[in-house]
Amino acid sequence: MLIKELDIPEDIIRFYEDSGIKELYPPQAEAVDNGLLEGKNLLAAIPTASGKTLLAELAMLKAIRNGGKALYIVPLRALASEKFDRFRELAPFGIKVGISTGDFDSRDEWLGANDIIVATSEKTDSLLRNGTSWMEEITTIVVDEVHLLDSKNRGPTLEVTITKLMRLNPDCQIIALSATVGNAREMADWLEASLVLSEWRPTDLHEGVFFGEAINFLGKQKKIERRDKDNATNLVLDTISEGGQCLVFESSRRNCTGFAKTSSNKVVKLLDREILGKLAVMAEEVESTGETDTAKVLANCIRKGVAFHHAGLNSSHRKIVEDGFRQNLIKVISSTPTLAAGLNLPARRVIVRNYRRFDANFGMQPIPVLEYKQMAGRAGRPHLDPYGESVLLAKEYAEFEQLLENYVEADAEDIWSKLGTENALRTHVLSTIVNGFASDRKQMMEFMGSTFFAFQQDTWSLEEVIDDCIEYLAEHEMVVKDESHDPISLSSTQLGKLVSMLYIDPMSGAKIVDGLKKAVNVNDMTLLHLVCSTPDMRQLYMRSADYARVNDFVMSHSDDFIEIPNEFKAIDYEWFLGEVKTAMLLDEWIREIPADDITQHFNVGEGDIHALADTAEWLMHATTKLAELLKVEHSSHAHGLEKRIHYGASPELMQLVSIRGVGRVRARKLYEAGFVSLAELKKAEYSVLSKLVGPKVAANILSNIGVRVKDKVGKSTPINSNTLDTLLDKEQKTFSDFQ
DNA sequence: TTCTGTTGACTGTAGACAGCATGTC
DNA sequence: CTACAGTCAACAGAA
Repeated sequence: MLIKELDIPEDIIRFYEDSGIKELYPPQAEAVDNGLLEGKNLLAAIPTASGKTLLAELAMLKAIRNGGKALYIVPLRALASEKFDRFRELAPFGIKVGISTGDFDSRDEWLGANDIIVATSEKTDSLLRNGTSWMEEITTIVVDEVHLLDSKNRGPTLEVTITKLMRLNPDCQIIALSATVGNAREMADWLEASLVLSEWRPTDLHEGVFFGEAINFLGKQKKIERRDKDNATNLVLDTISEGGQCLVFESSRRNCTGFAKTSSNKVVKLLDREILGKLAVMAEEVESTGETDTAKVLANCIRKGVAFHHAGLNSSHRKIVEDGFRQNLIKVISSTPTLAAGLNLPARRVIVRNYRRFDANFGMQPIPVLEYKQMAGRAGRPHLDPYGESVLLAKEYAEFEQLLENYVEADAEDIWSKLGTENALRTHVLSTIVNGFASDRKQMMEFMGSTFFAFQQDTWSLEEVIDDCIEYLAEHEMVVKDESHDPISLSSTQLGKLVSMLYIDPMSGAKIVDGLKKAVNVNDMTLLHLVCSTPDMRQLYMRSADYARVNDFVMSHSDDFIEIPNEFKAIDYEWFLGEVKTAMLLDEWIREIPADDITQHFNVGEGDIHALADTAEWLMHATTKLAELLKVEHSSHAHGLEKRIHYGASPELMQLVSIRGVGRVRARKLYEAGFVSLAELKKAEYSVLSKLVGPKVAANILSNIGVRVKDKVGKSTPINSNTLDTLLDKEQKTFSDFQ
């Protein structure tokens, strides 16, 4: 099917043809045949890179031309900005695009004034909770990666959000995009959508298992030269010799860095001088952004053409690794599942070095087929690689046969709704009441009766769980139920409304409220621990070496905690210690302990510190608001901590740190040099600042606090005025980007 | 003596969404 | 409460 045959406006056809797209891929054509452009609901269960985005685009453009508005829901922030950037290329058609995620709102006067809005599923839910008016104007909803419905943590939110949207806009077109899964038909039926099911890919994918010196594909073998005792390394070397890149998936961070280290010593021998030179530059960049051990190790690996990638890396390191791989300078990334979904980073060959992963409940477990298929699907860069290969490794013949059968030849599992537990439902039962989707028990059951869970499984068990949730919410004064009515009427309290809007688990809300009421003498640690004790906070794991240290801390700070569980209740106490350990990390963070030290004290990466601080800041914000509502005195204390967690700094730096371009480290330098406030800083000489933080940063800081830099520069140390101009230009640009 | 391989005890285990108001090193 | 892989030290046997 050709683009020009489609029932879409001329200019749009020309746009695609100009960008080299003349013909639709088979699954796309099938979608069109199924009424994609006539507003019909559609579920496309097709591989990544088989043109899902274009499919969604066509439908959105068509709808917008007819006066519609589209919402594009994604599971990850990174994906949201990727799509946002892509859709902004549609600007020539007068299409306005907005983005809304937890850490990034586009500065459009009103998000709803856009034609396409990209948002994460949680953000969408949050927008719904806050009664965003334009939600009712949405005519086309695209749900990317719907198979995430199966995820224990985040599936329920996606499910309820879709249900709410369908309820709100019954005539709305829904386009759901999914990986190939077992029960795609069932999901399509729930969505009242037609189904496009296909394994078609623009680049061939060969899946195989390595055993006995060769990759065994279905029906053929490929011998791999043995240059090292490690098979995965041999596979990597083979790929590079053939001019490809490799993605290696590992089960733990340690293995990740371990493989990068050992394999890099072999890889380096295959690289020429030119590449090594560029890699060295990249390595230096890594080292300049931190003196942590991981930075050094990563830099050393990158010098040899290999990198590792996991959530412990800080964001700049992650970006360097991703970009370096895209530029084909880094030949191998050894990664945890961070790269399995999400980011678009394909490679010639994917090696699944470890198909088992640790689960706290069941020990080492083989990963689901769906997950394997997602990793394998990363193999083969469209239009760049002749084909893609994915390889599992077997140690024995029995294992080899098993892997072939259970992964290569297997079909992905069915998707099962995870909505049916109290933990998953609590927050959604509350928001359903707050938002008026249900004002009595019967309506609640009706609403929940239209979820995928109810579609898929018996509803009687669901009703029981919902009643438990209502009971919990009533007990904690978030919901009032009036049993004199039939059906029992449900309404929300001020507390319930606030908890719903803050987007925290009602259990977190209850814990914080309870803690605030009980707390007697409150200091930083008290509130930090309170926040760390909520289910929304991911606590640190206690390692054997931690017990003594954390326990000592508890003993010497026993007055700081609102409640200390009995030491003989081993499980409770163990949990408590984990919470305290987490609070201790945050405490070091806000006391300006260098990030390098924190990573060592707690055996975490820089990325973990930021992730924890991010969550803590959000929960501390909730604490501030809850304290305000309760009219207890700790609200301003919590507010202060919220800011300190944001910047990771002491109270006396708050003024300096609010200046753009000044973080915890620079603020401390300025403070120690006597510039303790904004007023002091305004009086500062450029030359002095320049010595302190470097010429560029100094100029940047001065311009950011409204001091005319050029005057000051003119008088003191001459600085290349070109540098300064470009600097200021750049500043202007980044600023207007967000206007 | 030095190198290499085996055994057994011990240890540690992936990721990432949300509020609010603007910008780390 | 589960189970595995990687690491390290101690030691035996080969070179």
